[in-house]
Amino acid sequence: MANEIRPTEGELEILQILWKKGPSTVREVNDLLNDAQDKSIGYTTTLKIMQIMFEKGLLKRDDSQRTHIYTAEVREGKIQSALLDRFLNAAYKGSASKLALQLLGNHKTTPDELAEIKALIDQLEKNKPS
Amino acid sequence: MANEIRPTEGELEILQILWKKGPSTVREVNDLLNDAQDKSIGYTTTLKIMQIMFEKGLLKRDDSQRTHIYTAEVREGKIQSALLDRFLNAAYKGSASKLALQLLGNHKTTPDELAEIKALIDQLEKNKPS
DNA sequence: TAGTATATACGAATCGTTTCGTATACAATA
DNA sequence: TATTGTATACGAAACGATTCGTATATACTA
Repeated sequence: MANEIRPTEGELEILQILWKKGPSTVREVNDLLNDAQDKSIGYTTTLKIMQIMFEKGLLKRDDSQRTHIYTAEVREGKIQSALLDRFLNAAYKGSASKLALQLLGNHKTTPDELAEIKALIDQLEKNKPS
Repeated sequence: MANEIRPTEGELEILQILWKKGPSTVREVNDLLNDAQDKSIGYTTTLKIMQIMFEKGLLKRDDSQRTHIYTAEVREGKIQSALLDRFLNAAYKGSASKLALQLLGNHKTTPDELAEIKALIDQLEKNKPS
């Protein structure tokens, strides 16, 4: 065990792109990173990080062509869940409700989203009656 | 501006202790850190980190006695809010509802907490009728 | 007072992430 | 074929967080 999946913030940005876009080249990822940001990131920087992510098992790659194609090797929900768990413990000492209250209080949420969350709560309450 | 408050995980652990316990000495903090953990941390390590936190403005200290007393200089809710914002963007691309759903789905929440959250949602819905 | 325990200060080693310069390979083209 | 553009590979610098050894000051105690 002890298989800690713990992407850094930089790695997470790359994962977000791959989750959304699917298999991509380093250049595509790098372009998107530079689009969506204030600062600019050199091509070899992105390449290096993606190579390291590959070594860590976060990405897989097809190197049958000169231009390698990278794909996320980890599922979005799984990573989010792991990060959330960690964050919850680090910042809220594990109190999910405290986090939830602050989340809903501080951030704009659409009526639809609120309804969705409420529905989930209703369901949780039903399944756990006692 | 550009007054980024961004405690590291290690710093956050110390803040948690100070938030809970109030003003404390380095030794007290270090003891609690070692109590509540698997790994052990040297005294001078904790001292160093707290000194750095002091320089960053995260802590204030009373050095009128030989044994200095440290106090959290930042409010718990404020730090949590800033961290949550960052985390929400990094891991969920800003979708609070996605985070909320995963949070409530994955973690055990007591009926009381669920009720509390539902009450907040009701209130949010009332205040934002259209 | 001499010796021991405990405090802070300082500086350096280590570690992981991020960054990029440079070397090298390969492909397209003039 | 020689030039130019674009890949990957490699290595090292820079940076921040963490860790701790050691020096020094101070208090306690035998």
